[in-house]
Amino acid sequence: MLDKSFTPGAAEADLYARWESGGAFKADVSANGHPFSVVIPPPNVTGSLHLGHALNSTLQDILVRWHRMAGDNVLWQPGTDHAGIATQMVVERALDKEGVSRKALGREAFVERVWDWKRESGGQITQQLRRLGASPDWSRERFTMDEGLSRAVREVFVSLHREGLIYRDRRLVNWDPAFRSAISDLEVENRETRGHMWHIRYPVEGGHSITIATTRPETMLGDVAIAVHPEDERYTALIGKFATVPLVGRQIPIIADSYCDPEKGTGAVKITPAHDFNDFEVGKRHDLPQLTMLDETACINLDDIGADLRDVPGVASQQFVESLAGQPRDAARKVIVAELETLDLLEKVEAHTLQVPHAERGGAIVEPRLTTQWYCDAKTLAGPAIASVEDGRVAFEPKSWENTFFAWMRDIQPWCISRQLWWGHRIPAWYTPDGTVFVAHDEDGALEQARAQFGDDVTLTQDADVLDTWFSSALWPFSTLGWPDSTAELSRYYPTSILVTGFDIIFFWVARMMMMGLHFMGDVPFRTVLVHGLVRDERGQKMSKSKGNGLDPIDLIEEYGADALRLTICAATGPGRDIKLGPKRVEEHRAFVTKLWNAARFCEMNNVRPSSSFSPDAVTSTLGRWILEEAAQAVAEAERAIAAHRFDEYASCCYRFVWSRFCDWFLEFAKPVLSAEDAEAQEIRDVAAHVFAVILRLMHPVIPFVTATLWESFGYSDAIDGPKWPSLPQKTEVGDAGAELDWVIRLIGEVRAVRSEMNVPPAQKAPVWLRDANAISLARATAWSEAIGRMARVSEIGPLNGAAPKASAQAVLDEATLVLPLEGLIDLAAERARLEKDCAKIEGEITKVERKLGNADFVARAKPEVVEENRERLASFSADLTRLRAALARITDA
RNA sequence: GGGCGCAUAGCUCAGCGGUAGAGCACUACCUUGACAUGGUAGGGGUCACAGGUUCAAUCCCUGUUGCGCCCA
Repeated sequence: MLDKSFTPGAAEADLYARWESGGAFKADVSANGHPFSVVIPPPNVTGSLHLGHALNSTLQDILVRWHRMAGDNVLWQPGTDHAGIATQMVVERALDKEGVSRKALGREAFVERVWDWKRESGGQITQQLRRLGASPDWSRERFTMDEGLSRAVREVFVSLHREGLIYRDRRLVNWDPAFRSAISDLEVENRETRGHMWHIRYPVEGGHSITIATTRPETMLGDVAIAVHPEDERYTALIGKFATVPLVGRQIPIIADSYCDPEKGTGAVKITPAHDFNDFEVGKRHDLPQLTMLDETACINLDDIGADLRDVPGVASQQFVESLAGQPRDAARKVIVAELETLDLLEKVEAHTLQVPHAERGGAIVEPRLTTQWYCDAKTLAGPAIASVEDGRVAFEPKSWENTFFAWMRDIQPWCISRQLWWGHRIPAWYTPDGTVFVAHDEDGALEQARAQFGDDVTLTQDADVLDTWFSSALWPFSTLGWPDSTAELSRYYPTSILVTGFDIIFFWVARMMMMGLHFMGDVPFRTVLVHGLVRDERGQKMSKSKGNGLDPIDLIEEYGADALRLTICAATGPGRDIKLGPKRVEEHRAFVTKLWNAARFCEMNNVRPSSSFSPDAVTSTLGRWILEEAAQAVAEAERAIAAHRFDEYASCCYRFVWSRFCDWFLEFAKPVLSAEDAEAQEIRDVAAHVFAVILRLMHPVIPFVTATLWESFGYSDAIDGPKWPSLPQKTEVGDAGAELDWVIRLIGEVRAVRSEMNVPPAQKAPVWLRDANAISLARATAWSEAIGRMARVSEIGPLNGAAPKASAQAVLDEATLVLPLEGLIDLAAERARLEKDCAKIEGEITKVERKLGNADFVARAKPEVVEENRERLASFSADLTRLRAALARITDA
């Protein structure tokens, strides 16, 4: 016996444990079936589940469970990535608490600590995904630092290096001075910041001066030129002359470069190639030196500039600049500005809003820094990836994301892949003491190369850096399948079927997987990229820790159940649209789970049981055939919706069928039948059991827990998640079942509406007489009189014999007029008003249709079926109006 | 500055060249034998604005306004 209500907590834990241990999610590479494979976008190993993951995973799980039920050979590949910076941060922070520094511990011991941490607390998110009900093949779980995946990384690095697609280069990178590492352009977040524009006067030879405007006065220590626009007449005379850098005393040229914007600031800018990306380019065009004046922690460093410091009275002081050594950039700025002011070289300071680059992780202000790093030739790799989208081998959904992808890919910059961290894949490059580099799979390989060149006593040191985490993630769709070995998994599951992801990682990840997949596998990594939106709070605000509006999916699961959360997400997911989510939403959808539960209880207490001998094709009852037909339509719609990735439509078609058809009408109609013990009752019980099974299977992909619980409780013979998506019953002679039930439903609706509008107390039953009804209607009324009586509070239904009682309410149903004698219960004036309102409404419709049909152009040029449809509507409205007017006349006569 | 998206009932969203929908909220009534996490009925929309195309525009096109996002 089912409990009074569903308690998700206990059911979820128990079911999930059984699913997992029973191997329900396991992929069988040798099994039959069309392959359907999905790799999870690997979450960060330090992460915990947020609603974005919940959305992403729910969508994948719906697809994956549906394909399993459809009999496909499904692999959902789970795992996590090693998140170089984030993980190193977490462990370093823990070490800090112990008072141990990373440096003191040493590299090897530190990495050991990270592994310890990973074993103990990493991958919390994989447990949380289980709470959500996600069904990947956990037995194949991978981690980007696994031996296998690390081998893939080395293989790719060595190959690309050999092909000249990985190389070392000295250029500006985005440098995180807190982590002392290069970071990706994509990990830089430009934040609008209120700052200042300092106008600084630089003396120019011949007693002139030029005033530049800068937002970063401290970088003047590295100035190597002043640039003006070639057509800026204010400065034409100064071009080619030399200016003196205040404080420093360096003589720098005034150059012309169209990069300068005459409208901005003073139109003259200082050029500091080692500290600004634009200046770097200007410097290259004009062959200027690159002077670094900040160290790896963004403190003043004089190594490059110490030698040419000069004293210039009233302008520059060697001693002053030397006093800055070791000062943090912001402190140095204050001192420098103060000094300029003292020297009267600071012309003015304006408030100015600017974009300041911050590290996405950690939040430090990013410093452009001149270093030697490893780069990947993304431009070359991007070509085939772009082509694969152009020719449709990869499809983005919604399609508009292709533009974003193209825009970025066509302007892709060299990808800096080295990171100055300890946690990650160490770069397989070794150096001789003189700096010659050898790239190989391992040290022996490098040594072999080195010996060939330098002789036997050469010593090698491995590159200290590790690779960008995304470098290994880029290999995920094939490294997880065993590459570089040629495995059965690769040939069966690559390319994967679909990648489900948020748009925020199209650049980070999707693009890179495509580049690597095409290069190493010779084929795209996935056929479809399904891009979903962001989860926002109820008011549409982005969820964030700082705003405190974040919701923890685990809390929602505990309060409402995983099914309720999943259903909420599913119902809210239109194509590519952000979804707004709050506890109220989840509560709404829990109501559906409850409704389903209660329908099950009702079936159970009416002896609805699975029957092995039941065949839907043999059903003869109208009610049975009707609900089977409705079920078939619902299944077909749901299938279409899931196949088209219309999760919202999938949910709404389930809702409609379960709630508005099965519960509201089928079960209600079935009530009297079920209490009997005859053959018809048995058929309806069997139909109910069958249709309920269809419902459970139909919705299993989205609400797996409650459906599986009910499935077991009813004792259906095979497994709910077996390869058996509900098949459509053979299109039998539905006959008039649809029309008949439709008529009964409309009749009940009319009677209910009239009674409600006339304020007839529900307890007061009344007869319904059919005026002008044809034989079919009368037969239907007789056949369904019990249900009509119960559901519409009707005491008796039949043809109208003789004249209707004066005090009657009336309504029109097709050819018939329903007459409800309500002596003493209704106010005739109110009934007249009601009928008049109905008339007016129909007259309005008639006017519109008549106007349309009266338009010669319409009749001549509109599609014939549209014209015909309007003629039919006119006829139908006119007939209804005639009957309504007659009804009105009858009660007005008196 | 460049690009993209959105604007439909009080709210959240479907829809779509011909008849505007759902859920929630609201109002009234109902403890009818699965369910008050429920049932029944009802009110509520110049489909942002202005032009254009068309026999016909909420839908297609152009522009405007407002909101959001991405890139520089």
